[in-house]
Amino acid sequence: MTNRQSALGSNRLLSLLPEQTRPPFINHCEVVDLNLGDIIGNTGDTIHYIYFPIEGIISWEKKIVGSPYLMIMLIGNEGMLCISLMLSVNIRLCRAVVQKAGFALRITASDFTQQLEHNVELNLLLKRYVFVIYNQLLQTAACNLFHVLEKRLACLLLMFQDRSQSDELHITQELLAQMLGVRRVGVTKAAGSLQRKNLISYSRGNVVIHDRIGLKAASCLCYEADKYTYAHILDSPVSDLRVGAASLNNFH
Amino acid sequence: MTNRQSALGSNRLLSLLPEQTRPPFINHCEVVDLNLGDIIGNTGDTIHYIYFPIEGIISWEKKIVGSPYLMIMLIGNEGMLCISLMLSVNIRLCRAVVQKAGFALRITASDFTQQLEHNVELNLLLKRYVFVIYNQLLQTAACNLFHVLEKRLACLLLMFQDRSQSDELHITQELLAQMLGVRRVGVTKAAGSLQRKNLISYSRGNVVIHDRIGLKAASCLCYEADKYTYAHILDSPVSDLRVGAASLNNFH
DNA sequence: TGTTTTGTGTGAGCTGCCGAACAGATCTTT
DNA sequence: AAAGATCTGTTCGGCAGCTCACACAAAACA
Repeated sequence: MTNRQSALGSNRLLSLLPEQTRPPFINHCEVVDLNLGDIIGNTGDTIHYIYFPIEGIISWEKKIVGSPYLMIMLIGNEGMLCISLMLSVNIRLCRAVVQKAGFALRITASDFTQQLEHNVELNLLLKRYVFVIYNQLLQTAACNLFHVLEKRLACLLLMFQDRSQSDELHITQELLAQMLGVRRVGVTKAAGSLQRKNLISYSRGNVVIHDRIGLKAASCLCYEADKYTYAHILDSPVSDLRVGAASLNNFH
Repeated sequence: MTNRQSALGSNRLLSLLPEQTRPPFINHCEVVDLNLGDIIGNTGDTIHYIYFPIEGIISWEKKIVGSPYLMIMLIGNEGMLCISLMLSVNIRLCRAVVQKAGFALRITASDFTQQLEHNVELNLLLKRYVFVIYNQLLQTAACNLFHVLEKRLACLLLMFQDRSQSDELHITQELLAQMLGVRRVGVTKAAGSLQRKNLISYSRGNVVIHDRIGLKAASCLCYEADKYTYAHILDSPVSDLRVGAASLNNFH
């Protein structure tokens, strides 16, 4: 609990708020546990709470007819959940599942909406975040079509690590396969290949990343592209709306 | 020109605005031609104008490193271009290309922003539209991964037809291939299969849709899912923010 | 301790799409 | 009418990922 208290406000997104506007917002939040496997909500559900992870990872999962759930995005302490509310729609876009235990700040939908109206910087910041997510969705849509499994797997592992703050990831091949939308055997093959290159090693649900640089080289550039957009859109001062036009051009 | 004048305001999205708030907005718009092949803008460009197509089709195209452009979405008179501005970011998310000639209403970015502030209904409506687009992106991301070419092609043809208001589509297999992110031969095969089923016929850039019902059956359900979301989120009264929670659940 | 569950590693055959190259048909231009 | 450009159809080898089936090892449970 002391751990939790000290970590309050360590959500990267909220930490980008100007110092004076942060406490008023956080005062409306409470801290909740994220337990592995918890389903925060399903597609179509009404949104009651908005989550800002501090530790742990939540995934978005989209289900389409005739196919299994597919992971679309990983949300860690760099982001937030329930962006629908930023569009004034309180319906969940897709299922949200806790993929790594931890805890998060959460605020009720009505408090959130109220805060958005009063806090211009918060509004602007979170709209930018939605923009970044948008861009990542486009990237993912193309990535899913063009990139081979091994590169996508490397990409996913890097994203998972970023949000884990650890070199050791607790995740089975079965789960990775579900996330990537492929068979488990495919992951076994791809992961075996990465292991033979001494980039990772794993056994029974424990993946250890040995060579992050090498893993980046083995991944598709979608990982870098996503990080780049995040950095260039979100890490610029909130007061400076206009970002250089070249920002998104570097990853053509 | 008389055609253009009479068609003013026939953008489906804008027609959802309450009658009294529509003219003030449209007065800030001008009519521009959309010429086949025109590139409205590239990724990363600053956005100067927002477009509301009346006739014709504009596509979003995402480029990722090492792969050709991929079509992400088709925008006709049911939608708008430059949703970035709804997120207070005036940077283009991706390239926009005119795929079918026509004309559109357009408004300058600054006028648009101003209107958004003053016109609550407009703001709410367009945020909902962004929500719908969001959902379609998720659908597309999964569709690209799971669905075979023939179904995706059928889906694309249906979407193209909806935005063409005609059974005869002017589009080559080469272009369809680019949109779908596959090679031209793949389209030839898939299109040949659809033709043998008497669903379509084509020759030298003219595709004719004979059996729309059959084509739907041959397509992936992504087409229906997208239409469903649009209808249920956008066609409900603007004043009624809350849409039944089941809305998005029917297409699991 | 043995038994069950869970996670990982193989194999063989199949399908869908890729790569590259070429042939035929229709439209446009001269 | 001839030459060129554009669009469509076909072929052959190759590879990534799927389907199905089975083997094995480490952990959990009895």
